[in-house]
Amino acid sequence: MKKKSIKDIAQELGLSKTTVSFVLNNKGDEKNISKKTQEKILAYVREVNYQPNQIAKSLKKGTTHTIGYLVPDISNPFYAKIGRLIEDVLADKGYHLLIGSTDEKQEKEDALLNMFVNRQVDGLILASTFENLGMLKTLSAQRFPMVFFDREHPDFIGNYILVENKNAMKEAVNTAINKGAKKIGLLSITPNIYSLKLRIDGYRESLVENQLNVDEDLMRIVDNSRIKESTQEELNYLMDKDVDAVVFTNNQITALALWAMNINHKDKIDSVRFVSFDNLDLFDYSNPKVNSIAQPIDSIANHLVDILHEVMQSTERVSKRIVLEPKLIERL
Amino acid sequence: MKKKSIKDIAQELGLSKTTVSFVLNNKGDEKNISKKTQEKILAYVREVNYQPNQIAKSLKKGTTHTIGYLVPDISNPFYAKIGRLIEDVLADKGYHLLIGSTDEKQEKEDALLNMFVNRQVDGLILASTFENLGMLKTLSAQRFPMVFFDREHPDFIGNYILVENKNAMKEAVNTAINKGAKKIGLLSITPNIYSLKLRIDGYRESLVENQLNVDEDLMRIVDNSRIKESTQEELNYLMDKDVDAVVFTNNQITALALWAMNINHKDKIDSVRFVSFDNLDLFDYSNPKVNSIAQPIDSIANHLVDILHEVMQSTERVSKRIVLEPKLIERL
DNA sequence: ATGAAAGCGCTAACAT
DNA sequence: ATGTTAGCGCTTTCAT
Repeated sequence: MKKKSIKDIAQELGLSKTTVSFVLNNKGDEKNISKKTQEKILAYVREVNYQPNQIAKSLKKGTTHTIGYLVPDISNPFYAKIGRLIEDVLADKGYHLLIGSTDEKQEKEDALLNMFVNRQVDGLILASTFENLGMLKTLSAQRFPMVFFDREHPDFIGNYILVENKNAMKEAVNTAINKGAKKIGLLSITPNIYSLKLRIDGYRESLVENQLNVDEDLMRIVDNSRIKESTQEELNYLMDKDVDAVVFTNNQITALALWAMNINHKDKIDSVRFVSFDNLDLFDYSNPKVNSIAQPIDSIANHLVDILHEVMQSTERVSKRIVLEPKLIERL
Repeated sequence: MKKKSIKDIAQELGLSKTTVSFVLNNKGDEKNISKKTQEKILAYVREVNYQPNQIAKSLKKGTTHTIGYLVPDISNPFYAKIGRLIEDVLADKGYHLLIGSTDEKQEKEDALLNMFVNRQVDGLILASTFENLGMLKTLSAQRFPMVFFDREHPDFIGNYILVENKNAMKEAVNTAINKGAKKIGLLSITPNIYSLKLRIDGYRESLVENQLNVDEDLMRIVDNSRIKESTQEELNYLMDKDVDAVVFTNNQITALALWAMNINHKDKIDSVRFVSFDNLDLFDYSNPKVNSIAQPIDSIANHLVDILHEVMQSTERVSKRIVLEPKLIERL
């Protein structure tokens, strides 16, 4: 038994597709369809459990009620949580999420962007690598509804929901210094992303302000392509240099360092201070404890959807840049 | 400038839609389109960066190259990771994921199932709550391609990728007992799911086999609707009873208990033994350490896609039940 | 109060 | 070697 279409329903009831369509779309009254016809249709539709084909609807109306969610890695807790929050608020509006992970690779990002566009998503929420501005600029020129978060690119004007990076990092490092840290290393993934650069700047500024030596040798960049091993090596390097604190620029690298720490430097777990941009629930019970800069994910998610919604409505060009305040969570 | 359609391309090149369509779908040779025409089309298409409308394609072909991924919570690391793995292998085949989180609520699950079906997804990968067998059975009767994982329902025949629950749990508890645990509590979310029941059975069997007292009072079920507070209360209860080990039936509850432990029972962190079904990376550096039963997520993801693919191909009814072996990770 | 018909962008059987 | 045409399932304008 094939799926029923509006045509089937109409035939079986001896009505026209038009009438059925009107009623199904709650335009029965407006279109002067008699009460009994309306009831007849609704009853029948319920009886046979008719389900409209959204693809056909989408083709006709040019809108899919689908939003693309493009991030480096949907399994990263930060993106997963924001994804979940977005999913919930979008679902209330009848929108759903098509997802895509880029692994920070431009080719993947481009392919996914094309995919999203071809599938006629109504809008895009993205943590872009910003390596191919061309494509993004083209979309932007076509007024394709997009809202960016987590990262920004100075040369790309668009809608951004961001958090304060530099000052938040500076304050977190200040706190560590006030608590006694004197030799502070830094571990970061490749800072090809502007936000990461800002975080590193914050670290630098704190050292300067506190008259600590800014030692480039203590700022270690891990090799993204072999991130686990590289983190381990660089952490070892820092521990050998006897740093009393390590600053991390995102949650992924902090988690890896926690792992490496438990393997190679158990003895120093209680004497070293970890400071991480991005929070993870596990920092509450990790060993060592971590002071973290928590991004306000609920607020980020809400703003993302709000702005996207606004952009999808309005015909004028919108370019908002909203910067939210992260919160330092002190655990040690 | 509106998006170009095949019709535009055809007109601008003085050809028919058919010819253009054939060439775009690599049927140029097969359909005897001359080399020069083919080249002309391809060059032009590249020049204007024509992008086919997948919605139109989908309507015509009845296939969307979209798979629905329905889970309790996409931000749970277990589902997020499997989601990511699936995304990657599906992307290679040109498929993409539409996601939906149910929060274990039947209404949400039903709504999402309808949504997926209306959007004509080609298949479904689901960790169902199995509270509404009716809907699932209807889909199954229509041969809708579905593969289930993480949970199963004895009354529902379908394709399942599962892990061994009972024996894995039994062995994990045995290990704890061998290492000295004598009074072992259990903390679980509401075991309305068959897999959870099996895990609890495993715990029970281990106690029996080891001639330990099976005390129902030490088997605590938390209230899902206020899971954080409830976990805290129940953990407190068990600690007051002086258990020397606690068994958890999934990662979510273990993570919450770790948090509660660090708030309320710091003193006992080194004397209590945690055993968790499901692994989390953070168990490597959590405090207390946790022995965990790690599900083989890569293998689960691969099987899910393989079987789904198989089901989508074949016209016969397939019902495979694949049970994978989890692995006990000992950390203490 | 209801229906006929066109059309969204694409594919493919069937001409020519 | 290329074109004509019908049709996927729906919405909507314009008739009646």
